[in-house]
Amino acid sequence: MNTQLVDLDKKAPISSCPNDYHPHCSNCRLAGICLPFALEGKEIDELDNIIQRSKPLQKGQHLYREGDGFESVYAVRSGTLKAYQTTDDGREQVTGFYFPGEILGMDGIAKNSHASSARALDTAAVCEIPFTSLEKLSADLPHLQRHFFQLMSREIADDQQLITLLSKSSADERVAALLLSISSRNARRQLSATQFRLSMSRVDIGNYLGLTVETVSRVFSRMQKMSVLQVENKEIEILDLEALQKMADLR
Amino acid sequence: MNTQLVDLDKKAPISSCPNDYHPHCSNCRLAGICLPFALEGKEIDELDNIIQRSKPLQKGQHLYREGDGFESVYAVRSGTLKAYQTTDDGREQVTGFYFPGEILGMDGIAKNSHASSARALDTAAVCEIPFTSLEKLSADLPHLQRHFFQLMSREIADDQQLITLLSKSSADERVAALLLSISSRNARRQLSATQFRLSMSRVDIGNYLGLTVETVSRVFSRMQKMSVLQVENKEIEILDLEALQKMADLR
DNA sequence: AGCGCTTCTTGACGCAAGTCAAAAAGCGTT
DNA sequence: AACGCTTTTTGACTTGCGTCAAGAAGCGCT
Repeated sequence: MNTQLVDLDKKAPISSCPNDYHPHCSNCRLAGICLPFALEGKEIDELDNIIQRSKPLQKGQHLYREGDGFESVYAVRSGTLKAYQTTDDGREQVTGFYFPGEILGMDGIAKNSHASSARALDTAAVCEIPFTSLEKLSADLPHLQRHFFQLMSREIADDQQLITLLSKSSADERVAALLLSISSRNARRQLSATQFRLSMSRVDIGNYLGLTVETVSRVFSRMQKMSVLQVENKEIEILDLEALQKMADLR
Repeated sequence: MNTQLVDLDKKAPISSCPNDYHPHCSNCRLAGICLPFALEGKEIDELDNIIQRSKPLQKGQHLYREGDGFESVYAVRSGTLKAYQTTDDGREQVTGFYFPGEILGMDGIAKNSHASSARALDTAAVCEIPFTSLEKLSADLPHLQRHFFQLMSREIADDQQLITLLSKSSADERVAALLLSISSRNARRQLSATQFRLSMSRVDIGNYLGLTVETVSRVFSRMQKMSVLQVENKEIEILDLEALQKMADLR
């Protein structure tokens, strides 16, 4: 298990979360989209009490591994993580990317052990939320229970979107859909919807979308040639959002 | 909305559930795998109180449609249902098949409207579980809350399995995996793991697995020729379970 | 600045699964 | 049992993406 720098909690301010001089859910700029959403005053304090913040991860480091005992779910505070499974012939399937304000680890509840592994794509900070505490608190705070049900439901709906994508779409459509997903998740956090840095490699993208690296690369080149995108290494600029939406053709 | 024969509840016995002379969760033979799992005596009564059983569906009939307001989740009592989404160019993506004892509709919680449609593949009976009641009851019954979290988590984990399947596997592997999934879900209900009738069409199977009908048909033929399966229309017999597992090659 | 390693791009070629087409089998209806 | 409709099967052909290969670019390390 990962415990490297204990007691960052409540002492050192986390630089990547500039407003959290004294980290607390109530002054985290992600509160509006993260777990505290729909809670107020005293309730947020109660939630904050069960949250542990001692988990800064280096790039490549694991938050948990498939098969690990399930104890907590995690909220991303900064950075990006990917979740993936390994098939027994050694191939890897990326099942999701997680950005700040998003929750991961919920797939471990069913069997009380993690169904996937999660690793940091860059330096990442997470809030650990012990699940038994969350359960207890949920029983007392109807809004929290409701919101957590909603978060799990969203994960299901997102996975189903991906299923449709993998099942029905061409390489172009898949890449377009991923870019649009990242774009809208950025917008949710008040970041640019048209200009961003991909924290994941082409390999990860291909893996997530069920494509090879080569195909992903070719799609990027093609979209660049059509001036839909400006690709410069990991920096992406969406030049023609409408065209991209048309390509992705999502409901 | 579907309300055709009101008040079957507590009066007419449902023939497909022979032990339910007086339908009640405590004497339903599916109790061990369905929602009541992990509840006892009085708790089961409380759950039973919120459940509505007035929903027998004809083949082809919808339980709910994408975009419908979300009010309840449903437990399958008999028959089979499929969940699917429609892309805006009119194509359909089957996202899951649901057998007796399984819960569907949980993808509607997030947005308070159903993210997919559900229709019966044969005559099917379901128990309707109003979600607000379930939420309230969950706050009082820790075991119920826990179990419902687990059910949602299982749905996530299952979807991720499907994602891996769609992303990495050949047509043979996909079909093998589906057959094994059906097989083990049958076993869970004390039915034969090697002999069963497919309630879904080849089109639905292909749709679910991201394949065309033709490919599905060819795979069945091929597996029959290899004497892994005995296929007679919708009746399937698994002749060589090990070979099938090897083909599916799931973790 | 130079080295080694990893990631990314581009091209040539092959194959698994899609498409098109047509026949056969199943099934409900009268 | 004859009809029409849907589902399933099988064959021939096409194609998008995977595979293989080689070079280019990026990046951390000394």
